[in-house]
Amino acid sequence: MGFSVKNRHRSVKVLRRGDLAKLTGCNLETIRYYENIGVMPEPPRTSKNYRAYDESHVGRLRFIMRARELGFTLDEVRDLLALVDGGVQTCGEVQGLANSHLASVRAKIDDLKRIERVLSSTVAQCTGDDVPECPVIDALTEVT
Amino acid sequence: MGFSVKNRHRSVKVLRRGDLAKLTGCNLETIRYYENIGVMPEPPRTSKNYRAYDESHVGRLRFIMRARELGFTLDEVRDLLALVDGGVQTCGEVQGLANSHLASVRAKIDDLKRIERVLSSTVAQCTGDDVPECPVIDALTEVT
DNA sequence: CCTAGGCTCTGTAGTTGGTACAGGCTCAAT
DNA sequence: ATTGAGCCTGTACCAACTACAGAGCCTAGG
Repeated sequence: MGFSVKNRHRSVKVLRRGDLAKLTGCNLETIRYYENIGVMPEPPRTSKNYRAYDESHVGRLRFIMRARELGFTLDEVRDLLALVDGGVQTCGEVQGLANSHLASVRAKIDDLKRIERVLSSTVAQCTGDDVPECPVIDALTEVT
Repeated sequence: MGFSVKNRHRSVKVLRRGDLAKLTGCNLETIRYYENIGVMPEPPRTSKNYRAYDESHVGRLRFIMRARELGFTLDEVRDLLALVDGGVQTCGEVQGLANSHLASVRAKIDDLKRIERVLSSTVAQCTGDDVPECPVIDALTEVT
């Protein structure tokens, strides 16, 4: 994985895009996408125009992927990264972002639970028979 | 709202797209979109090429909107409508669709709950102070 | 009668978060 | 020398809408 490039006196391990993808489990194309939208930095290029990543990029991509797993939007990820990169990030600022995201996660859960309640109570009334009368259709057709 | 068109011997109330939008609360453009993707039927046109809806379209659009509110995808809506339109729909068939949708709603709830747990327990460790150490950032940066 | 504004029509582009090609280079191994 | 893998770019596609431009039509007010 990766290849070495002579850099004056030492040999530096360089990661190509495919290496980064394998190391992180991220889709190959997604890496380029993240670069395009500015959440991954533009890496240096080799003489043949290949992206040359290093360990710092692995860390950055893992950060992004973890935040995405926690449901942060890419906009929110950008905000988090800006705080981290700014070097002036405070726990309070990050807490603010995380809390507002938490609120939206909770709102989504509530929405889905409401849907689940309606749907499960309606389906529970189904006979499941080969008859055309169906409580689910009735609920959707209802003239309220 | 609407306008009348002389139709041989009686006058028929015709709804324009804007009327349908107001009656159902659906966005104007969404109606055209639903027509394009085939969940709303192509309505008859007036001589001036305006869409001419009637009460049946109001019912159809409300059905779609209710199904969407219950989180059915438009593909699932299409299936439901095909069953209803087919006239041979049985309660069992509809129940099948609703149940599989219910399963995916429950899966989404579980996902979000997991996210909520991780996020809230992490945020709970924040001091909220003006210090750079932050449990949220640590969790995202963690070298596992 | 004329004009302004409001409605409608069409096609097309933007949104979010990616994914997947096509067509062309480069590189290592056979 | 050639094959295959990997990389490069731009672009198109997915859901489910939303929005806008540019044109046509219709009605009410002056």
